[in-house]
Amino acid sequence: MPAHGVLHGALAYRSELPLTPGALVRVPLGSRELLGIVWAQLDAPPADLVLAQIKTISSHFDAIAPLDTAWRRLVDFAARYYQRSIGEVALAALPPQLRELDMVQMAKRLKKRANAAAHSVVVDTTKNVALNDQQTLTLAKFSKNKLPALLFGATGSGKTEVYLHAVQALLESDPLAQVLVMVPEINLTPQLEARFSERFGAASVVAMHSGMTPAQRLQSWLAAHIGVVDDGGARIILGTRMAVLASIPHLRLIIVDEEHDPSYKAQDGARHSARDLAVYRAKLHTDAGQHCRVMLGSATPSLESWQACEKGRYTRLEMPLRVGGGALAQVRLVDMRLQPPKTLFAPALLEAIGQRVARGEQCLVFLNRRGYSPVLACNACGWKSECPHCSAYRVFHKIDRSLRCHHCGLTEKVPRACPECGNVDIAPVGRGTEKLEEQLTIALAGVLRPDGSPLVIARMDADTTRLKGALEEQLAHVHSGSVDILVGTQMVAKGHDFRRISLVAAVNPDAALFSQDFRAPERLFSLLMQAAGRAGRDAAMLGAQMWIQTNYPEHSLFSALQKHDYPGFAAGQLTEREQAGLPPFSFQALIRAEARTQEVAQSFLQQVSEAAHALPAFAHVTLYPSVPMSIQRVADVERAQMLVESQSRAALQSFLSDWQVVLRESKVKGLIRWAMDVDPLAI
DNA sequence: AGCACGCCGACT
DNA sequence: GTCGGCGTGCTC
Repeated sequence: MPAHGVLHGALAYRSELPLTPGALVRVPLGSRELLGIVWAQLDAPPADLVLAQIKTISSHFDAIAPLDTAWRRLVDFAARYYQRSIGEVALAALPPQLRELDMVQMAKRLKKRANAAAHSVVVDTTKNVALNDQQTLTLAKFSKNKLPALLFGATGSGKTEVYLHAVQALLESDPLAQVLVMVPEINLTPQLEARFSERFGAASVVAMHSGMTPAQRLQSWLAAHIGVVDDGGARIILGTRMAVLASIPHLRLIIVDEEHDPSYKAQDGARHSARDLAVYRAKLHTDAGQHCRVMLGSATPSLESWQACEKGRYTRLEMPLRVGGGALAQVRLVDMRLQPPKTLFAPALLEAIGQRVARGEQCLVFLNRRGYSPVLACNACGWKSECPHCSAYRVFHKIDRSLRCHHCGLTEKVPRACPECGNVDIAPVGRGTEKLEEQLTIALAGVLRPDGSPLVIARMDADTTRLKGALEEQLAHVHSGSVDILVGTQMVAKGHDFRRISLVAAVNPDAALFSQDFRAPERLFSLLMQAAGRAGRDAAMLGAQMWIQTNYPEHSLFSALQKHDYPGFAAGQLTEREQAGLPPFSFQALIRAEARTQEVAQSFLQQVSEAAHALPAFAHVTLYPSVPMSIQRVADVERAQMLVESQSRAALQSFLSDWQVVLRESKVKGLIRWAMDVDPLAI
């Protein structure tokens, strides 16, 4: 199996010596030589090949242990399930440097790992943090059961400490055991790595995420693959979704933190769900005789995982109480229909924010839109700041007076006058984080902190955290207390533990209530719940509040949120999904096509859709008509998509694997590319 | 993915 | 005449 994207099956090579499946080799392919993985041993050459056509393996990386059966089966499964080639999945799972290094260079890297082991410091793992009753009960329940576990724990209930203890119990009971801990975002790895390193020693822990240098990634991969700390291996592998495909031979526990987070679903290449693969991987290792558990944690689980608990496929572990007994934030709804049109902040909210700041507390304000305003428009002729390459408006960024397309990145200076009619009266329409920051600065100009100094407002979004280290720096500012009000996009709502925040405000979350995307309410509930969890984490701080400005205060999503009632919300959503035949009550896949013109993209989908009628499993699937994607054109590429749905996962799988062949063979002139997305998150 | 092969426009 | 544009096709 050469590490190669588009080749579909494995290729046959000869070898002088017998090689174990999973062994890493270098093989000639065409005019090049590249990395390969021995996939199976054949007794005879494949029937369609003449003996003379079969080339010989160039070399064998015998210093690296073969990839084990569970790993190969995982890759095999992921390739089949997500309809990609085994080569592509395997390739994505290996560190890029592994492909480039020869035997000599590899020997150097391995030596480096061995040295790392020699210099590792033995850490006292006995310094233990006491668990409360809720956490102790949760761990007891977890160890009693063998099913995948969903840890349904409120924000601040101490889920991380449960993870740490589960890991500790395992590492102590099995001297070889390895653990995989996944988080949705790179940003969340440093703080988690720090906690695990502190508890288990830095030598036991490696991180894996796309922000690492190629050399670091190779070292982490080797450490996970080696496993035994004394040999330079690592027992705890901590990372983002890519880590689910790492080689971890003695894997006994997988933890997926914030399991509901959409970042676990890859949006390119083999579009796998790292959460779903984690569950499958645990089963594979268990089937291979090495008992492996999986724990999914969230305060607002995905409806898929919640449903799995309801059906008894997962066990549910509940931790409703916060550590230290702190109360969850009180949710206050502001009816924006009672405010003058275009009100950014209701006066009551401004006043509440002012009071908090005056008391020395911090506030968090978020809006899901960066920039100053989403559109710039001409009041005379109706011109709008459309992107010339995308079907979207360019966003006005006041800070550098630019118009930026958030889809293709095109950035231009704001024109002095309307490009259409020359009118100088062009104005921003709508609001973004920049505008919030500006408005707050004006509205709260008179507010002072307890020490009499003026208040400080900071903005945190993709624009302010783009530079390396900028995010860490900004977080440090907030933690140090030098920032009173933090304004940002939803990134401020995620994971970061701000101790002194007592008020969180969602400025305008209404769009998600009536979105075309059936998962939008689930995501909004999760976001608001998570944001509310940012407030009042310090148990000593009383009266934590979450403010929501909305035109629909009577909406059931908000009433569930006020009661912190995720189970109630989930039950309602699941009923709706069941009635509408949507996931998790059905299974979906999406075919996306890209071309220079919408007609070409659509005609490709039309063509393969007609060809689909002849496939055996066609009777068990519903094929929807092709439609332009919601943002139809990005960077001058027209996009269209088509949805396939089935009541049966097996039927959908069988249909897709047959259809895949049709898609590959179908030639439509002008088509740039197509892709299949199994279990898509956004439609 | 690369890298060859192959079939049409502007250059020494 | 040919250098090179990138569409198409192949790799055991």
